[in-house]
Amino acid sequence: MSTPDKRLFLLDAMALIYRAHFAFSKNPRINSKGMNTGAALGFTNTLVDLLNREKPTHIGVCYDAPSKTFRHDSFVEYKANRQAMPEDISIAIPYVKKIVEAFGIPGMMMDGFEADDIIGTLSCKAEKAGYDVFMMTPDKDYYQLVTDHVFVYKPAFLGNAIEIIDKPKVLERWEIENVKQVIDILGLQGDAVDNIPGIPGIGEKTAKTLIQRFGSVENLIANAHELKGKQKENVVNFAEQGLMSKELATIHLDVPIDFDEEGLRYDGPDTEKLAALFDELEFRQLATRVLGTASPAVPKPVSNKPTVGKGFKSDKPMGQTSLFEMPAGETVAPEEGADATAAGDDYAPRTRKTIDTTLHEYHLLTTPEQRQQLLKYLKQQKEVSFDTETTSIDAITARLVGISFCYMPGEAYYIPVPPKDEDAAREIVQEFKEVLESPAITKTGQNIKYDLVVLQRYGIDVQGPLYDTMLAHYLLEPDMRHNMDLLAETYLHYTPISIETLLGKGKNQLTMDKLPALQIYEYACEDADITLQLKNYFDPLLEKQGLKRLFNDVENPLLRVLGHMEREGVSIDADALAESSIVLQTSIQEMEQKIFNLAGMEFNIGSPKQLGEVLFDRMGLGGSKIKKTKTGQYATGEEILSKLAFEHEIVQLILDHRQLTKLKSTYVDALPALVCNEDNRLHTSYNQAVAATGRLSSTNPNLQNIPIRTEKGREIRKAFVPRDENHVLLSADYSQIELRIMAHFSNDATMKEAFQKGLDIHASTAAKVFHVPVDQVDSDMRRKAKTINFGIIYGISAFGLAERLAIPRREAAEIIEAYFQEFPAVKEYMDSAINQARDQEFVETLLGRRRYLRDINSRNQNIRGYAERNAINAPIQGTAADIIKIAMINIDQWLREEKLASRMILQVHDELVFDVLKEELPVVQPKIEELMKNAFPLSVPMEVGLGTGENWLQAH
DNA sequence: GCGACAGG
DNA sequence: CCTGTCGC
Repeated sequence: MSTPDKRLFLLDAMALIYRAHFAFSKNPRINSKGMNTGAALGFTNTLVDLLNREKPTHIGVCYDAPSKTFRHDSFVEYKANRQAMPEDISIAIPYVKKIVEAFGIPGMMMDGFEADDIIGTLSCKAEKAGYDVFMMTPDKDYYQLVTDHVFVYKPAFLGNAIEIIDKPKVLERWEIENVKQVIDILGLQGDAVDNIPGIPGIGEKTAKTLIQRFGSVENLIANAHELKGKQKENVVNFAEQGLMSKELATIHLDVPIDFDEEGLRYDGPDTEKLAALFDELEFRQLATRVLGTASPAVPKPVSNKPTVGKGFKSDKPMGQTSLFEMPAGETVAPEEGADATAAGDDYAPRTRKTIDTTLHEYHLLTTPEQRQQLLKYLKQQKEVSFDTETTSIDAITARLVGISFCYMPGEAYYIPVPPKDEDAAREIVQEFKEVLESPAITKTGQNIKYDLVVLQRYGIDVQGPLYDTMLAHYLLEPDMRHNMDLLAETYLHYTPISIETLLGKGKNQLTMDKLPALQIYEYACEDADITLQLKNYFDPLLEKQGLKRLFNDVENPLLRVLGHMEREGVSIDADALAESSIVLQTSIQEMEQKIFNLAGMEFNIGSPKQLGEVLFDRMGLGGSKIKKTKTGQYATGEEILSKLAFEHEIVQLILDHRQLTKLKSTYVDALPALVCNEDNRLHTSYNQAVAATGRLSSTNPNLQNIPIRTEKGREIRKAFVPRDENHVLLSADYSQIELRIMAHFSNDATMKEAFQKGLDIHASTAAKVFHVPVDQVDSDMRRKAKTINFGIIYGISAFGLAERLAIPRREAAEIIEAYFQEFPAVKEYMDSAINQARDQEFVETLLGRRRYLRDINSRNQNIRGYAERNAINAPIQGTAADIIKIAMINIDQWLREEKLASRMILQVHDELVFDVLKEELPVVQPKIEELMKNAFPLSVPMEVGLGTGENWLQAH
């Protein structure tokens, strides 16, 4: 890459001056004016030697800032041990600066940074521009910066020859695998001169062996339990100090300094100036050597033309593959996603890649010109990954801080926006509308629904195909977690910058808008970059496992629909809830008093522990059938207490008390508090990647468990209302969708017939199982049959059914037996599902959504039984989820195409709720029914129940 | 982290 | 069987 005429030398002035000073300290050079010139002479000698020997084309000298640096900010004692600078040195410095200047060499200094940070930053930039960089310094801290093209140039010293330290030498010296581990070693052993504490009892040798073994300070601390004795103690007790020392030893590569190629070009000295200086300092020998007529000691380099040099990679041709290696390329890609994760933890190298060990080009773009330039390239892409940085994890209230884009692994751009000035932010964001709303560009993101919801606030409705890496992994490994840091660790063996590094943690955590863009951009760019790399990793795996269609046609389109639903929200009648709260509070207090009176003492009814003691120890209820939980407490669950209700009236009071406090705390009081103060609506957040079966889940608040079963609970449903008097709520729910799916899968003639004839499925099941005509099925029989039907879907066991029906196990087993007699194909289907699972260790839904059941062949009966029930339940529950997802996508698309004002606002597993403009109802209602019924036709008809009303309860 | 309970 | 939230 580099050519002989691109050799940059960067000198650490202070380190060289100190060294020169001490080199001459044994026999000081005092000039006629009484000045100790040793430091200046030594430094100049070194410089001249360098110019003669290496004939650099580019050279610069870096100085420490006299002011405090960020290192002092983070550690007040930093360099406190260093004795005051010897007077001889402080006198020498201005002379050195003048000499350097006279040589025509730029001197560089930056407020708040030390020379090594400047040198580090410049060497990075220069290397990318194709230079070989030589850092002239005796300081071993610099070893952490060495790469294939960046070297430490160790000046000659006391008979030691010049030494050029390259990467192999660094690795060899400490027997490490990665140059960056130098930081870990320095952090551990500390540095007495700079007063970096390190960890007590650890010197260079121990540091070396520990890092060899654990890879990093962090990992050492995490695995301190593997150590012994005093060492273990020290590592544990001084963990924080160790981490801080590492931080102090880290040379920062983010100094805001440009690599000014032309300025660093060496053009030879100003001989006149130099002669005057040498004269003043009385450097006669040196004067002859450098300026004497005999030999021109300081050569002028051959001139060459600059090639690159703009920070922005504007001249890169499009469509070219990355300049950088894919991080994933270095490790052996596991055969399958399934194995990938398993192998990931066991065989992953101890040292992970990070931003500091991986080549990357992350850019901070702040000017309109830069943004236009980026835009120009983005528009030419077929796919782009992006990520938003915001002020909150709640997408509805979050304010944008910036957006990062990446379209080539290893290269990303960050555009900050003013978070306080929403109009100004919108203007910048609008510049990218064309790209974000382009139907031709695939947008990749990690949990991209979040970004979509945030961007809606800024007038952007992201269009075009979407690719969510979180959802990709959700389909590949539904039982696992899917956060980006974890995915990057597992599949790319890369540790991203943690948000905590940036913002701190706990209640004092900052928000993004508190940080300057300069501190955010690498983090933001890395996210977009990693996301793109994950996409490249997951895509072939999805293909191989036949998940592409589900991914492209269901999950990704759905995310946009969910984003719209979240942003839409739902209206609630807060006044009604506030009134309820007061009513409930009174009832609860009355009950409390009665309970205390009956118990003869006051206690916390909400504490299962205290409650158990009162009921069972003090009052002696329950007799022989007292149960305990696995933690040894008395079990006081609903089921248990219900059985005791007849023994004492206190029990029913307790049950009622529980119900009311639950309703009050979880719904009546919680929901109004979550209403958004901007639009006065309640916004839930749908999680598309937590339920291993493929269902959605809802949080903040959970609107999928609003009460319905009890009278008091239904009051809460009444508080969910249309947005205004021109709207009604429409509820549409699939009737018996899971049983229909069972009928479809099993192809059971009896069951299918019941659905085809539109019979009451529970009554008809009761008639079969209890061998009576349908018209003689009583309510108890129907209730039992209903429980059986649910049991079937859950992968029934006689034990479970007995529990649910509160009947003896024997009786439950007989009922199951009878059921299978009547529905033989269901039994066959269940057996075959389990067999298939045993065979391939996964089951799948109608659309190929997988669930891995790696315990299906366990020898442990309980574990295996659990997996077997999942083998039956997962395909059914998952297929139902698939179907309603398709319906949602189609309905959303239709509403949009028809430009209707009605909105889909909630999903509750088999139910969709709409806020319908009254005049649209005649069009909307039948269409929704049709789209739900026909989302994915099965071999049995699908029924949809519809209802409208002035609140959710009425509509349901 | 658990027990209890709201929903499907 | 699948969830999320509350209070302890």
